[in-house]
Amino acid sequence: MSSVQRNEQELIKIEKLHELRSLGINPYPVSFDRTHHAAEILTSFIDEQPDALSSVRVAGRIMAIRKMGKASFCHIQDVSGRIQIYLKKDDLGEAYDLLRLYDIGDIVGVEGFVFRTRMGEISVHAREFTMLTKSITVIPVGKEEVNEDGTVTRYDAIADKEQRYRKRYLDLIANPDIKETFIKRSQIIRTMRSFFDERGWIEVETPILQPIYGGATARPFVTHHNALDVDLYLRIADELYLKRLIVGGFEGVYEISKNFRNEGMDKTHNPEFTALEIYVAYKDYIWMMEMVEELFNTIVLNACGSETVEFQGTEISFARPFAKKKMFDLFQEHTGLNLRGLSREELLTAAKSAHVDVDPAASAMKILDEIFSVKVQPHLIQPTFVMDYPVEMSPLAKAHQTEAGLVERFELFIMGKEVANAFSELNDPLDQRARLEDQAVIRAAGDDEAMVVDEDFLHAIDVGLPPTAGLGVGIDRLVMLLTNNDSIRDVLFFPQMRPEKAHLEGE
RNA sequence: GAUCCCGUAGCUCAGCUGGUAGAGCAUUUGACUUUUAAUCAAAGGGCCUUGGGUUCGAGUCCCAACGGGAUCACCA
Repeated sequence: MSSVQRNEQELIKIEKLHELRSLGINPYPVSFDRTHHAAEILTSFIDEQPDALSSVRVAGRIMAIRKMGKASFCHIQDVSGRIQIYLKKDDLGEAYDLLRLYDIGDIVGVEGFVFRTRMGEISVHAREFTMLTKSITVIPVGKEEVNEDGTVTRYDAIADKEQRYRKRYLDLIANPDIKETFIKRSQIIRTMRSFFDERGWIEVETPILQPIYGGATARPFVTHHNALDVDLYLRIADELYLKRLIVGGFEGVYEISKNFRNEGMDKTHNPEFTALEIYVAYKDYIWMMEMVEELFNTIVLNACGSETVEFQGTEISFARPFAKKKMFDLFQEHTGLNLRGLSREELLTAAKSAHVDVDPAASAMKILDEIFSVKVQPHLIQPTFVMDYPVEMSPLAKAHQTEAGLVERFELFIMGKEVANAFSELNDPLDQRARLEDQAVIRAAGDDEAMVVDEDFLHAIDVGLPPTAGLGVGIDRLVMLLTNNDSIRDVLFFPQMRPEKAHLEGE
């Protein structure tokens, strides 16, 4: 019946499963009443008052078994950590012999009293133990050694990145420390939500399947709707929809959005990723900058418990205020050149003199971008707002109040990476139309990442978008920074992987 | 897309200039009633990623494919 090839160890486990059943034991009962997590017991046990924990019920996965004849020790792992269980034949009688049907990887429930062993480990002395789930596969569990300083050394745990990403459930079992990252990720997002909710801005949901994609420059994923017989795009951003809601009269909306971009994958790019976007009416980018400072400061305090964070050996301070620099001042500072208002040809010359390699056919915008990323970006280690971008780089941002050719836009850089992008939103309908039509020209010239004209969006802007400040934050990159992970794959439970080749049977 | 590295037992890894496949953990059996990377004794477990080639002989050398990693390029 089964087409799965079982190895020797799996066959033995299945045999044990059958034996449990034949003894009238259900290896998959429906529930277990638990009173304590492992960590609760470890922190609340007091040697002078053992009676306070004279009957506890714990549950978890068996991670180690040490049999010593008529007494045994095992470690079980629950969401909070590990705790040792002591099983003694004198106390368990016949049931003790069932232990031979229990293996590393099985999930068990234990009732007993808490005590401290001769070696000093707080443990549960079992009066009962119950199979809650018999595992029939071998899980790659590395042995653990608790060092004197309390750190844990793990031996031979699953290390192959491919397996860790493809079978994250095994990774979580064998390397439980990584749960920290994902718990922090959740705290970061929760902090954002409550920060916005407290200010009366509302969380909304906008389409993931979009007939026209927009709001960013990127290649989309295409899919097809059968009933309508039309192609739809997975969103690359939700910006244009959120602005429509501001047009409609909401004064603060945000969305934590899964976006999809059909581009390369590397340490900082996954085809699907999470972004926050928020739009607040009657505000501008200067106001937004202060809001971002406060938001990030709050997030870091909540998720990390401190205003400073260590990332790959560098201390990052989120103490307010953050540095604020104008883009062209930064060019001046790091290249010695004034690039303001230069033509494409002049920028090419400037790039050459700054020893930045650029494609000779690149647009002025791309040359500036290249010089910036090579000469400036690596210096932006501590949180730094970069302000006032050239208009060509920002087709959805409002023209600067006083600086011709610039827009009211900032990006926040940390550790040389962009983590936030914001502007005073462009709400001049004629200007917006002209800018998107410029994009269409660039697109027609072969740049398939330039924006597509979305007539309905333009119509919404015609109707009237109030003065509005908008912000986008790359959640994954922020989580990387705050959890000291240098690969996006380590902050996603299930990073995109090439599908494994199907087995060749039947061909 | 380019370059380099990797793919051997359930896991972590050895395997030299080609000569019938190794260890630790895990598993099985036995001993052991406070151990903790438990210990001690014995045993079982392999399509060496796949497909070609060179060779009397390939885990090992060559080519290709597949999967992964790293760096670079592209991309916010």
